[in-house]
Amino acid sequence: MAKTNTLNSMNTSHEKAVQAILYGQSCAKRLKLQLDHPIAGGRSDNLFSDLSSRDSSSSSSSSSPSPSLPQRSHSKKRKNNNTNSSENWRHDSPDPNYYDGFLWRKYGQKTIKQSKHQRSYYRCSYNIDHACGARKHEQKIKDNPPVYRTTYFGHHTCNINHKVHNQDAGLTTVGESVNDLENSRMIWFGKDLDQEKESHTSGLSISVKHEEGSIKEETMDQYRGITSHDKDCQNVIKENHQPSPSGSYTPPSSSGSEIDMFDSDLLVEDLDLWDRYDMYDFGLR
DNA sequence: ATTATTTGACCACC
DNA sequence: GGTGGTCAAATAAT
Repeated sequence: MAKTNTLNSMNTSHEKAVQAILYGQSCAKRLKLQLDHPIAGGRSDNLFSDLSSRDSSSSSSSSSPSPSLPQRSHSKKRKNNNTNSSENWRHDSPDPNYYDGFLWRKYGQKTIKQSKHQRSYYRCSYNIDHACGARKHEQKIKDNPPVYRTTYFGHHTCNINHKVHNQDAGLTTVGESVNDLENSRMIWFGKDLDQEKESHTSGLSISVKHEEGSIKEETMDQYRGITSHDKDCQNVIKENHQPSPSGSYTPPSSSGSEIDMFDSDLLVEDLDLWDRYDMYDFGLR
Protein backbone atom coordinates (compact mmCIF):
# COMPACT_ATOMS: atom_id res chain seq x y z
CA MET A 1 0.00 0.00 0.00
CA ALA A 2 2.65 2.43 1.04
CA LYS A 3 4.76 1.28 -1.85
CA THR A 4 1.86 1.90 -4.19
CA ASN A 5 1.39 5.36 -2.81
CA THR A 6 5.01 6.15 -3.31
CA LEU A 7 4.82 4.92 -6.84
CA ASN A 8 1.70 6.88 -7.47
CA SER A 9 3.16 10.04 -6.10
CA MET A 10 6.26 9.59 -8.19
CA ASN A 11 4.16 8.99 -11.24
CA THR A 12 2.04 11.94 -10.42
CA SER A 13 5.02 14.18 -10.00
CA HIS A 14 6.51 12.93 -13.18
CA GLU A 15 3.28 13.29 -15.06
CA LYS A 16 2.81 16.76 -13.83
CA ALA A 17 6.28 17.71 -14.76
CA VAL A 18 5.55 16.35 -18.19
CA GLN A 19 2.29 18.16 -18.40
CA ALA A 20 3.99 21.34 -17.39
CA ILE A 21 6.40 20.88 -20.26
CA LEU A 22 3.54 20.09 -22.59
CA TYR A 23 1.81 23.13 -21.38
CA GLY A 24 4.81 25.25 -22.12
CA GLN A 25 5.20 23.69 -25.49
CA SER A 26 1.61 24.32 -26.26
CA CYS A 27 1.87 27.92 -25.20
CA ALA A 28 4.94 28.34 -27.34
CA LYS A 29 3.04 27.07 -30.36
CA ARG A 30 0.18 29.33 -29.55
CA LEU A 31 2.38 32.34 -29.26
CA LYS A 32 4.03 31.55 -32.50
CA LEU A 33 0.68 31.27 -34.18
CA GLN A 34 -0.33 34.51 -32.66
CA LEU A 35 2.77 36.21 -33.91
CA ASP A 36 2.41 34.78 -37.37
CA HIS A 37 -1.26 35.61 -37.62
CA PRO A 38 -2.08 38.43 -35.29
CA ILE A 39 -5.72 38.82 -34.56
CA ALA A 40 -7.46 41.96 -35.52
CA GLY A 41 -6.87 44.59 -32.91
CA GLY A 42 -4.15 42.46 -31.44
CA ARG A 43 -1.46 43.65 -29.14
CA SER A 44 1.58 43.42 -31.22
CA ASP A 45 1.30 47.00 -32.16
CA ASN A 46 0.90 47.94 -28.54
CA LEU A 47 3.92 46.15 -27.23
CA PHE A 48 6.28 48.56 -28.79
CA SER A 49 5.42 52.01 -29.80
CA ASP A 50 7.50 54.53 -31.50
CA LEU A 51 8.67 57.24 -29.25
CA SER A 52 8.28 59.99 -31.73
CA SER A 53 6.59 61.95 -29.00
CA ARG A 54 9.02 61.09 -26.29
CA ASP A 55 9.89 63.57 -23.68
CA SER A 56 12.47 66.17 -24.38
CA SER A 57 15.08 64.56 -22.20
CA SER A 58 16.02 62.25 -25.01
CA SER A 59 15.63 64.66 -27.81
CA SER A 60 18.66 65.72 -29.68
CA SER A 61 17.88 69.34 -29.06
CA SER A 62 19.03 69.09 -25.49
CA SER A 63 22.14 67.19 -26.23
CA SER A 64 24.20 69.76 -27.97
CA PRO A 65 27.54 69.58 -26.28
CA SER A 66 29.12 72.51 -24.68
CA PRO A 67 31.86 73.93 -26.86
CA SER A 68 34.33 73.85 -24.02
CA LEU A 69 33.77 70.70 -22.07
CA PRO A 70 36.43 69.93 -19.53
CA GLN A 71 38.54 66.99 -20.56
CA ARG A 72 38.12 64.45 -17.80
CA SER A 73 39.36 60.94 -17.98
CA HIS A 74 36.25 59.68 -16.23
CA SER A 75 33.73 62.34 -16.95
CA LYS A 76 30.32 61.90 -15.38
CA LYS A 77 28.72 64.26 -17.79
CA ARG A 78 25.48 63.14 -19.29
CA LYS A 79 26.28 61.33 -22.43
CA ASN A 80 24.79 62.28 -25.71
CA ASN A 81 21.95 59.88 -26.27
CA ASN A 82 22.99 59.77 -29.89
CA THR A 83 19.56 58.65 -30.85
CA ASN A 84 16.90 59.90 -33.10
CA SER A 85 13.29 59.15 -32.43
CA SER A 86 13.29 56.12 -34.67
CA GLU A 87 15.83 54.44 -32.47
CA ASN A 88 13.89 54.85 -29.26
CA TRP A 89 11.36 52.30 -28.24
CA ARG A 90 9.01 51.94 -25.38
CA HIS A 91 7.55 48.78 -24.06
CA ASP A 92 4.88 48.52 -21.41
CA SER A 93 4.48 45.24 -19.68
CA PRO A 94 2.75 43.96 -16.59
CA ASP A 95 5.72 41.72 -16.14
CA PRO A 96 8.86 43.27 -14.67
CA ASN A 97 10.65 40.19 -15.94
CA TYR A 98 9.91 40.91 -19.52
CA TYR A 99 12.76 39.44 -21.54
CA ASP A 100 13.63 41.18 -24.74
CA GLY A 101 16.37 38.85 -25.90
CA PHE A 102 19.31 40.98 -24.89
CA LEU A 103 21.50 40.90 -21.86
CA TRP A 104 21.52 44.06 -19.84
CA ARG A 105 23.65 45.29 -17.03
CA LYS A 106 22.24 47.64 -14.49
CA TYR A 107 24.32 50.71 -13.92
CA GLY A 108 22.11 52.97 -11.91
CA GLN A 109 18.86 53.62 -10.20
CA LYS A 110 17.22 56.93 -9.48
CA THR A 111 14.20 58.26 -7.75
CA ILE A 112 12.22 60.19 -10.28
CA LYS A 113 10.50 63.27 -9.04
CA GLN A 114 7.28 62.80 -10.92
CA SER A 115 6.95 59.18 -10.03
CA LYS A 116 6.89 57.38 -6.75
CA HIS A 117 8.73 54.48 -8.33
CA GLN A 118 12.41 54.40 -8.98
CA ARG A 119 13.84 54.17 -12.45
CA SER A 120 16.50 51.62 -13.22
CA TYR A 121 19.17 52.20 -15.82
CA TYR A 122 20.61 49.42 -17.90
CA ARG A 123 23.16 49.21 -20.63
CA CYS A 124 23.94 46.34 -22.93
CA SER A 125 26.14 43.77 -21.26
CA TYR A 126 28.34 43.89 -24.33
CA ASN A 127 28.80 47.59 -23.92
CA ILE A 128 32.54 47.12 -23.50
CA ASP A 129 33.21 43.99 -25.50
CA HIS A 130 31.33 45.13 -28.58
CA ALA A 131 31.15 48.83 -27.90
CA CYS A 132 27.41 48.43 -27.91
CA GLY A 133 25.68 51.65 -27.04
CA ALA A 134 22.22 50.29 -26.40
CA ARG A 135 20.64 51.38 -23.15
CA LYS A 136 17.29 51.11 -21.53
CA HIS A 137 15.35 52.54 -18.64
CA GLU A 138 12.91 50.53 -16.69
CA GLN A 139 10.31 52.02 -14.43
CA LYS A 140 7.06 51.05 -12.86
CA ILE A 141 4.58 53.57 -14.08
CA LYS A 142 1.38 52.15 -12.72
CA ASP A 143 0.48 50.31 -9.58
CA ASN A 144 -2.83 48.68 -10.10
CA PRO A 145 -2.55 46.95 -12.41
CA PRO A 146 1.21 47.06 -12.37
CA VAL A 147 2.71 48.36 -15.56
CA TYR A 148 6.42 48.46 -16.13
CA ARG A 149 7.68 50.72 -18.83
CA THR A 150 10.93 49.98 -20.54
CA THR A 151 12.36 52.66 -22.77
CA TYR A 152 15.12 51.73 -25.15
CA PHE A 153 17.79 54.10 -26.38
CA GLY A 154 20.25 53.55 -29.11
CA HIS A 155 20.60 50.33 -30.96
CA HIS A 156 22.57 47.17 -30.47
CA THR A 157 25.78 47.07 -32.37
CA CYS A 158 26.69 43.84 -30.63
CA ASN A 159 24.18 41.87 -32.71
CA ILE A 160 23.76 39.43 -29.88
CA ASN A 161 20.18 38.52 -29.29
CA HIS A 162 19.88 35.57 -26.97
CA LYS A 163 16.29 35.05 -27.76
CA VAL A 164 17.16 33.96 -31.23
CA HIS A 165 19.57 31.36 -30.00
CA ASN A 166 18.07 30.15 -26.81
CA GLN A 167 14.43 30.79 -26.77
CA ASP A 168 11.47 29.64 -28.64
CA ALA A 169 8.41 31.67 -28.09
CA GLY A 170 9.03 35.25 -27.42
CA LEU A 171 7.13 38.41 -27.78
CA THR A 172 8.19 40.88 -30.35
CA THR A 173 11.63 42.14 -29.68
CA VAL A 174 13.79 44.91 -30.86
CA GLY A 175 15.53 43.90 -34.00
CA GLU A 176 14.34 40.36 -34.09
CA SER A 177 12.54 38.82 -36.95
CA VAL A 178 9.63 36.69 -35.94
CA ASN A 179 10.71 34.20 -38.52
CA ASP A 180 13.59 33.33 -36.29
CA LEU A 181 11.14 31.50 -34.17
CA GLU A 182 10.52 29.01 -36.88
CA ASN A 183 13.58 26.94 -36.38
CA SER A 184 13.91 26.59 -32.65
CA ARG A 185 12.34 23.97 -30.48
CA MET A 186 13.83 24.79 -27.16
CA ILE A 187 11.52 25.50 -24.31
CA TRP A 188 12.90 27.84 -21.77
CA PHE A 189 11.53 28.03 -18.29
CA GLY A 190 13.30 31.14 -17.29
CA LYS A 191 15.85 29.49 -15.09
CA ASP A 192 19.19 29.98 -16.72
CA LEU A 193 19.13 32.67 -19.28
CA ASP A 194 17.61 35.42 -17.39
CA GLN A 195 19.20 35.02 -14.05
CA GLU A 196 20.14 38.61 -14.13
CA LYS A 197 16.51 39.36 -13.58
CA GLU A 198 15.78 36.80 -10.99
CA SER A 199 16.50 39.36 -8.38
CA HIS A 200 13.10 40.73 -9.20
CA THR A 201 11.15 37.54 -9.47
CA SER A 202 11.86 33.95 -10.10
CA GLY A 203 11.62 32.55 -13.56
CA LEU A 204 8.13 31.29 -13.07
CA SER A 205 6.71 34.62 -12.19
CA ILE A 206 6.07 33.83 -8.61
CA SER A 207 5.76 37.40 -7.61
CA VAL A 208 3.11 37.80 -10.21
CA LYS A 209 0.95 35.49 -8.24
CA HIS A 210 0.70 37.99 -5.47
CA GLU A 211 -0.58 40.51 -7.91
CA GLU A 212 -2.62 38.21 -10.00
CA GLY A 213 -5.91 39.69 -9.04
CA SER A 214 -5.12 43.08 -10.30
CA ILE A 215 -3.36 41.84 -13.36
CA LYS A 216 -6.29 39.72 -14.27
CA GLU A 217 -8.57 42.68 -14.38
CA GLU A 218 -6.93 44.85 -16.95
CA THR A 219 -3.37 44.65 -18.01
CA MET A 220 -3.15 40.96 -18.56
CA ASP A 221 -6.07 41.17 -20.89
CA GLN A 222 -3.58 41.56 -23.63
CA TYR A 223 -2.25 38.13 -22.84
CA ARG A 224 -5.65 36.81 -22.09
CA GLY A 225 -6.74 37.62 -25.54
CA ILE A 226 -4.26 35.11 -26.77
CA THR A 227 -4.63 32.44 -24.19
CA SER A 228 -8.36 32.38 -23.81
CA HIS A 229 -8.70 30.74 -27.17
CA ASP A 230 -6.08 28.19 -26.54
CA LYS A 231 -7.62 24.78 -26.52
CA ASP A 232 -4.32 23.04 -26.46
CA CYS A 233 -3.33 24.40 -23.11
CA GLN A 234 -6.69 23.81 -21.58
CA ASN A 235 -6.82 20.30 -22.87
CA VAL A 236 -3.40 19.45 -21.60
CA ILE A 237 -4.38 20.63 -18.20
CA LYS A 238 -7.78 19.05 -18.09
CA GLU A 239 -6.68 15.74 -19.42
CA ASN A 240 -3.86 15.34 -17.01
CA HIS A 241 -5.10 17.20 -14.04
CA GLN A 242 -5.09 15.41 -10.75
CA PRO A 243 -5.82 16.91 -7.41
CA SER A 244 -2.85 17.46 -5.20
CA PRO A 245 -2.95 16.74 -1.51
CA SER A 246 -1.14 19.92 -0.83
CA GLY A 247 -3.32 22.94 -0.84
CA SER A 248 -0.64 25.44 -0.11
CA TYR A 249 1.30 27.38 -2.61
CA THR A 250 4.90 27.80 -1.70
CA PRO A 251 7.20 29.88 -3.80
CA PRO A 252 10.38 28.07 -4.70
CA SER A 253 13.69 29.04 -3.31
CA SER A 254 16.15 30.15 -5.88
CA SER A 255 18.42 27.33 -4.85
CA GLY A 256 15.83 24.69 -5.56
CA SER A 257 16.31 22.14 -8.27
CA GLU A 258 14.29 22.08 -11.41
CA ILE A 259 12.20 19.29 -10.03
CA ASP A 260 11.60 21.21 -6.86
CA MET A 261 10.30 24.02 -8.91
CA PHE A 262 7.85 21.79 -10.59
CA ASP A 263 6.74 20.37 -7.33
CA SER A 264 6.07 23.64 -5.72
CA ASP A 265 5.00 25.69 -8.65
CA LEU A 266 3.31 23.55 -11.13
CA LEU A 267 1.56 20.97 -9.06
CA VAL A 268 -1.33 23.18 -8.47
CA GLU A 269 -4.52 21.53 -7.52
CA ASP A 270 -6.98 24.00 -8.77
CA LEU A 271 -7.88 24.33 -12.40
CA ASP A 272 -8.48 27.92 -11.75
CA LEU A 273 -4.87 28.26 -10.82
CA TRP A 274 -3.87 26.73 -14.08
CA ASP A 275 -6.16 29.15 -15.67
CA ARG A 276 -4.22 31.91 -14.01
CA TYR A 277 -0.94 30.49 -15.16
CA ASP A 278 -2.43 30.59 -18.56
CA MET A 279 -2.45 34.31 -18.34
CA TYR A 280 1.15 34.63 -17.47
CA ASP A 281 4.18 34.13 -19.56
CA PHE A 282 5.15 30.91 -17.84
CA GLY A 283 8.73 31.80 -18.39
CA LEU A 284 8.39 31.44 -22.12
CA ARG A 285 9.96 34.64 -22.95
C1' DA B 1 38.19 35.26 -7.52
C1' DT B 2 35.12 37.02 -10.60
C1' DT B 3 30.99 39.17 -11.92
C1' DA B 4 26.85 41.75 -11.07
C1' DT B 5 24.23 45.03 -8.34
C1' DT B 6 23.62 48.85 -5.21
C1' DT B 7 24.08 53.44 -4.07
C1' DG B 8 25.99 57.98 -3.15
C1' DA B 9 28.30 61.43 -5.69
C1' DC B 10 29.21 63.95 -9.71
C1' DC B 11 27.79 66.40 -13.66
C1' DA B 12 25.02 68.45 -17.60
C1' DC B 13 20.93 70.40 -18.76
C1' DC B 14 16.87 73.13 -17.95
C1' DG C 1 19.07 75.10 -7.84
C1' DG C 2 16.38 71.08 -9.27
C1' DT C 3 16.34 67.06 -11.87
C1' DG C 4 17.81 63.13 -14.20
C1' DG C 5 21.75 60.35 -16.34
C1' DT C 6 26.10 58.32 -15.39
C1' DC C 7 30.15 56.91 -12.83
C1' DA C 8 32.53 54.12 -9.76
C1' DA C 9 33.47 52.38 -5.08
C1' DA C 10 31.36 49.32 -2.01
C1' DT C 11 28.80 45.39 -1.47
C1' DA C 12 26.51 41.13 -2.74
C1' DA C 13 26.13 37.10 -5.37
C1' DT C 14 28.05 33.28 -7.79
